[in-house]
Amino acid sequence: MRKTNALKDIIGDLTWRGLIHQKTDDKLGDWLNAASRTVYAGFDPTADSLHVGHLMGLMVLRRFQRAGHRPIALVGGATGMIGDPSGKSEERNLLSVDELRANVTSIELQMRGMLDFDASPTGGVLANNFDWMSRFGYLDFLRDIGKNFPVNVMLAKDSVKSRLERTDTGLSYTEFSYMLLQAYDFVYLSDKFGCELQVGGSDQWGNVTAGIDLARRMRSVQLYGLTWPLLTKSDGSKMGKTESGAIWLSPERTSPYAFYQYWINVDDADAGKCLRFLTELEREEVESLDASRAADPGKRESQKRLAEEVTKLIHGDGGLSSARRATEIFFGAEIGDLSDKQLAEIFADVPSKELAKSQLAGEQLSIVDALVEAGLAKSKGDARRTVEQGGAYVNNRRVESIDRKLAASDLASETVMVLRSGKKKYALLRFQ
RNA sequence: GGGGGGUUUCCCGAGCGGUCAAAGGGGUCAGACUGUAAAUCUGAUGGCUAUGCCUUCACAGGUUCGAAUCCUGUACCCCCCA
Repeated sequence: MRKTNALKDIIGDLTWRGLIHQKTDDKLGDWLNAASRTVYAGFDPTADSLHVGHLMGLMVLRRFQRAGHRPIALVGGATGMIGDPSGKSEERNLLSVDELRANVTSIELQMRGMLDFDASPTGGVLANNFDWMSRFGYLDFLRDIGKNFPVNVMLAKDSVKSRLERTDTGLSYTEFSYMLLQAYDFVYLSDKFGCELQVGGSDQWGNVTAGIDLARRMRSVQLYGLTWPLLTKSDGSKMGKTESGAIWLSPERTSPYAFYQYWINVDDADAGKCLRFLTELEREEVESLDASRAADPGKRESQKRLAEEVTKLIHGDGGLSSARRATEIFFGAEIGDLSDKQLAEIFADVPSKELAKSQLAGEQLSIVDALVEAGLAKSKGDARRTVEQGGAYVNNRRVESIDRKLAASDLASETVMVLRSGKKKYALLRFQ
């Protein structure tokens, strides 16, 4: 246990932020303030990128690190093969070993952006439980680990109980065993790194306490646990999901612009929580934003600050500035005098369609056909309606007539034209 | 086994043999307002080579100048009596 004089009151910080859902010990604050501790959180590698749902865990680890503790980010290469039944309504599809390996590699890369994994006393550790679990024989596991798990206790866990109550899906033996793996992870990390605290979302409580019980039985050591509340929206749905899917941390899956926009559009009712949970703003600033939001919600200072902070953290200054530039263009005036490259960057998420350059000659390409080609209208009738109702735009300038023809002079850059239907539905036409 | 009811455009649901691409609501899309919000208001909502033409009212046939509407058969659903 290292002594550091730079310890900050992490529990106090988490408390005012509302990040403490349950803790195993009321004295956790004193314990953490007494010495630098090692703390771990687990992440399931179900995809090749982390998403907003993982942000909570990463931020909590980051807060611990900044408060003078050592974080371990555990990537569940082994547990990911099984699937955690907690908080899931049905049996999960199993991923292949290759998929998992690839996922773990790219996830680790993303984590490096948020935590320091240097050699300092508080330098984080990246662990993959596949490294130790894959070498465990089934018989050994049953004798050493399984022996310590009373089934009646396991059955009483909420995660298991809720699944057993459902007659339609049930719970496989495989998923039932998940808890044992995660419990052993904690014991292993305690042995190897002196890790004494596991943190996780509130749905992880059962798994966390399972690890604590196991450590007590196997090693007679006292470990601790802490959970944070799940990040949900005021309407009860999950934060970080849109109609088109999850918001990812990788710029390939969710562009910095789309990422930034997601936070800009957060509901007033959710903004305070997001600021507390997902940014490192000081209490004073968060509270002054609360006040601003109450007094003048139209200014949306909270959302702007939130989007700024989170985008900068994930995509860096460069990502933030390109997101801002794209925002200006998307909601700004006429588009023109740009290069293909600039347009490609700004409209990274926007679907595009290639057409022959010869179509621009003469007056042959009508706005109606162009909208259909670009996928902004599902039929010509639909396109015609959009134009007639004033909802069609070329390079952000409204199309006034149904007879509008497109020509080379309408190109916004060398080869690209920007079409828009409605307020923010864009599509590009590339003329090759 | 007997009797009755149903199946309509994305969804719910109204449809008198011609005036039905089919009321109304929801949803969706566009516009106004606005905070890139919510609420509200307005318009649109099968397709097209477009004052007309084509496809659509479970499916297949039939009656009729003319059918979503009538008749026959088929499939599926619901209710009642055995």
